[in-house]
Amino acid sequence: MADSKSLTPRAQDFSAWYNELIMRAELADYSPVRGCMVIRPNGYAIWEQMQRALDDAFKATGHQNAYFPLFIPQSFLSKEAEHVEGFAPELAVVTHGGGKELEEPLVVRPTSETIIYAMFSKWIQSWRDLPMLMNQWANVVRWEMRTRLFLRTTEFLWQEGHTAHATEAEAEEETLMILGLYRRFMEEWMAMPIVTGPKTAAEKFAGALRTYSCEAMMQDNKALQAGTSHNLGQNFAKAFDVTFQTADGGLAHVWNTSWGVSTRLVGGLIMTHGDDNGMVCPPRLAQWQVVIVPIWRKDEEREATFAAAADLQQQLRSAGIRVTTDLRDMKPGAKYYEWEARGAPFRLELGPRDIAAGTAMLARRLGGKEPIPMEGIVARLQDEMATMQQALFDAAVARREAASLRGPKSKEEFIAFLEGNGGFVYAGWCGDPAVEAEIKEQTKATIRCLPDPEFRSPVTPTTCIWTGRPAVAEALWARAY
RNA sequence: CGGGGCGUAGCGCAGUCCGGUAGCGCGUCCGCUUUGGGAGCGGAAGGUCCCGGGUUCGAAUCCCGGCGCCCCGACCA
Repeated sequence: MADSKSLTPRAQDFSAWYNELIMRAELADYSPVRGCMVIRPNGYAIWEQMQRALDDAFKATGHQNAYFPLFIPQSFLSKEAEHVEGFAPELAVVTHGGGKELEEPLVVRPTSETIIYAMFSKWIQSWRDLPMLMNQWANVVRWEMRTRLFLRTTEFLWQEGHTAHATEAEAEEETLMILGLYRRFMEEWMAMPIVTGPKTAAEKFAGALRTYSCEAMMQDNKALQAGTSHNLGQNFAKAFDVTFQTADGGLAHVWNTSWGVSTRLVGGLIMTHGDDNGMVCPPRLAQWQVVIVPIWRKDEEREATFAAAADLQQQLRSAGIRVTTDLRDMKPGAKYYEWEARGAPFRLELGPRDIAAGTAMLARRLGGKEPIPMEGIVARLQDEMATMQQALFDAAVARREAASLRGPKSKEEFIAFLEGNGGFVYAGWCGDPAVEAEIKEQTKATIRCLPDPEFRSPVTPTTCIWTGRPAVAEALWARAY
């Protein structure tokens, strides 16, 4: 750290800034177990807000929560060839239990397709049982070689949705519906703009027919895969014999989907909005949207300001604003710095002068401080929150567009852009996986997705940026987390 | 698994070259004074110097052997 009071500036060392911010805001801490993290109350509160919003959205679209076991028989993983190949290197395997070696090792779930579809095969008999729409909130384990707080840890928290449908079209519709749901959540709650679209074969989920992803750009111009939605086709249905009797008396395999977002989103939130003073949390996800800081000099003032603060808190709380009052015996300035580092959107300072004037001093996390009248303060704060939520989103979109290159004229320009400050490059691709691999090898950039129509460039590229051959799609290239 | 760095108080470090029984800053606790942007003074607590062995009258320091962590590369939400 530059000194004990300020964070390393983003421009100087983005990675150090990120780690220091997490420690300063007390979002998480390193655990005694390599590669694992402890999510501290301040960080977990953000995850809980995310969970609530997403869970409501899943329920509103007909999904139910369930819980499947942490341990999966090792043989289950092997049933889908591509799936096992994709996950084998990062599995944690339990070989002993109760002091004895197990007859069959148990895998600690890296994801739950296998055990869930094994159960689906019991529960689904008829077309009347479809669609089956389920979600679970769980922890998963993937033995990563290199980890980073929130972004990649050996154990992480997520939700995984799993559905079964009668037709391929219904499965595709579900996959895309969830992609849209994720997009709305990321834009409207996280104020984090994303680009959606299908992954290439090389980047898709092991075992999926197609993977669609949400790609966000962080402040260091690197891409973050923020969520994925998979159309699994009938791959798992065939491996786990998930069949149903059709309306016309036939027998068919179901069509599955799976989709997930994880605690990685907290990392995305930090790297989208955080500044050199610390965390910046969008009001809709903030644990405390407003923090009241009472100010006093003498004991009499102390009592008066505490009473006024209690009244104010009650008023805001009953209006549905998440508010807390910082009564600790510290210098007010110290409290300001602390709440700013934690990302609290708004602070209301309340002292004798304010009380006498019938005002409170409003300080915005994004900057600016002014007295506002107590009269109508609820409406004023709600308005301020909406403004901030929108301002964060607009700023993130502007930052992303400023760091995006559409239609590079040449391979050289393409490479130079990626090797400079980086960002998103939109360019034509011939569809050859070998070219994709070669570009990754040379530039460390991967195809994040083939952007959906609304994210594509006004001028459609006709040739591949690398080979000059006819382009099959416009691809979004970037270096990624 | 390769390359580099590091293990000393809760955190950050000095002390190691040249052996003499452990210190600084921040934080923590108590008291008084303070409190509108990171308070001041006084007092106090807190250490298997990563582990094991060896050399020595004596080891944080020297020797041998382990272990762990961080950073950079190969896998990934």
